[in-house]
Amino acid sequence: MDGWSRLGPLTLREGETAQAQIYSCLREALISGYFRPGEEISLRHTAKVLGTSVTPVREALRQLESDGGLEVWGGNRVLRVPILSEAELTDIRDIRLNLEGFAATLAIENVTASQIRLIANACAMMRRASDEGNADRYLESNWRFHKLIYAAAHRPVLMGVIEGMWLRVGPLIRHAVKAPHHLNRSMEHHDRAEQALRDRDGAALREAIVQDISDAAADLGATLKRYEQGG
Amino acid sequence: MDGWSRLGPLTLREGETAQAQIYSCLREALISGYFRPGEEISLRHTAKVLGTSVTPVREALRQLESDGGLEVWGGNRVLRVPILSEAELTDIRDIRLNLEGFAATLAIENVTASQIRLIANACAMMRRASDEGNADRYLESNWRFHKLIYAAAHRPVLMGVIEGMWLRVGPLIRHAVKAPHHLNRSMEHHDRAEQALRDRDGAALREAIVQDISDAAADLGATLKRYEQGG
DNA sequence: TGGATCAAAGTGTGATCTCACTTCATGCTA
DNA sequence: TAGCATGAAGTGAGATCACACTTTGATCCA
Repeated sequence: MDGWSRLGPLTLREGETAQAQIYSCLREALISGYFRPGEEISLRHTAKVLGTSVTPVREALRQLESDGGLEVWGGNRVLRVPILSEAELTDIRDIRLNLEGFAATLAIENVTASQIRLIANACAMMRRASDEGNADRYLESNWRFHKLIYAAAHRPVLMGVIEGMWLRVGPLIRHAVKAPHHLNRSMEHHDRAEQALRDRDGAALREAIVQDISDAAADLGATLKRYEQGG
Repeated sequence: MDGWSRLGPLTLREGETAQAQIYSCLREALISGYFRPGEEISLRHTAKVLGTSVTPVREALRQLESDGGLEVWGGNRVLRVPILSEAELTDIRDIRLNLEGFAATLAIENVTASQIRLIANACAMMRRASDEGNADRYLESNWRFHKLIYAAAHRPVLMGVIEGMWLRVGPLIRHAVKAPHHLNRSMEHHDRAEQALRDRDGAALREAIVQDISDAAADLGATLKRYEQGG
């Protein structure tokens, strides 16, 4: 199963350009890990699946390339989902540690009770998905959980940069959750984060986020090694 | 004088797409502050000035929009150089404090003697430009000075994110350097940064960078206020 | 003089076409 | 059989065109 099978023809909403819809559609798919690292993305193929011409697809893909969500590959300049190197992975990890930790600190100062409820809901859904072993739902609610916390910081630019980092690691995460005990350890961090939010304890929230990112990065690194050996 | 007068027809280097050259050309122009905040960028006009068709220009501009270097404006969806809000400015400032401070810390661990020489050269050129009141040369060497330091961290992704932040504040900086004593205070920070590099003192380098960013952000905020009042 | 109207010019968007290039599989030759 | 040539299919890049829309400015009327 490749990423395309989850994508249908685009029903173009008016008042929004086709290019923008294609962009956000593919971006979300990448963050959610619908595409494997190394998977090739062809202009004409994408246009056919989405039911548009090649022009808006090109612009959307170019944007994703600019974001680091895609990379040009062989001499044919074909676009593919990047296969991260170990160095890039620690590069991204450290950026995430800085920015998501900072966002967590800001979030504590601004988060409302209703936002905490929404975050708790996402955490509960994540736990259910973890118990059921439903990777799709787990990844989706994991992303929502983190996104809701950072959104409470009210920093649009910061949020954009953080999303950009998730865009890069998204294709790997789907494989990393298969690592032994990944889900259990991850859920511990999430539970502690949720508790820190209730306690309005900024330092504790930051620490939980930092631990979550660090552990996930370790599993991602192991996943990467398997990939390099042709997994 | 608008940004176009500094741009000539593009002499297309082969082996590189027109789109990529237009992108990096305009990106550099934005970082260097050649375009004023609010200045409109038209597809056909840009294509005419650069001597290409509209297609590669569109992709380049779309990429810049994605980076936050341009924004869609009125109902006509025309692109223009963003006019930052005060909130966005502090948003960007705090990201810079986190990431550029972190990059400075990493740089100390890796920087070589020859790199320090290059950085010192940039600093010297900056001082000369400051004395002469040559804004163009000052901005150019300021950007090179910082870029050389961060490059020593050997973190490509981090470098890309930092560049993205400079891209957003670039159009403002040219106006901010006119603030009273901006150049003097800024050069003090740069001198301290250079000394910290020689001493291999990571904490001192980070502190100098942080102070530089904080002071610059204050002047940028004041510049912004003048702008909002129709300066 | 003030306001509405209408046409011209300018804008981005998207589809289509050509071109140069790469890739890959087939078949031929040595 | 091994290696090479060849051609078809697929790739992205860029130019051009038609379209819908907004902006602008001149003109005309009240």
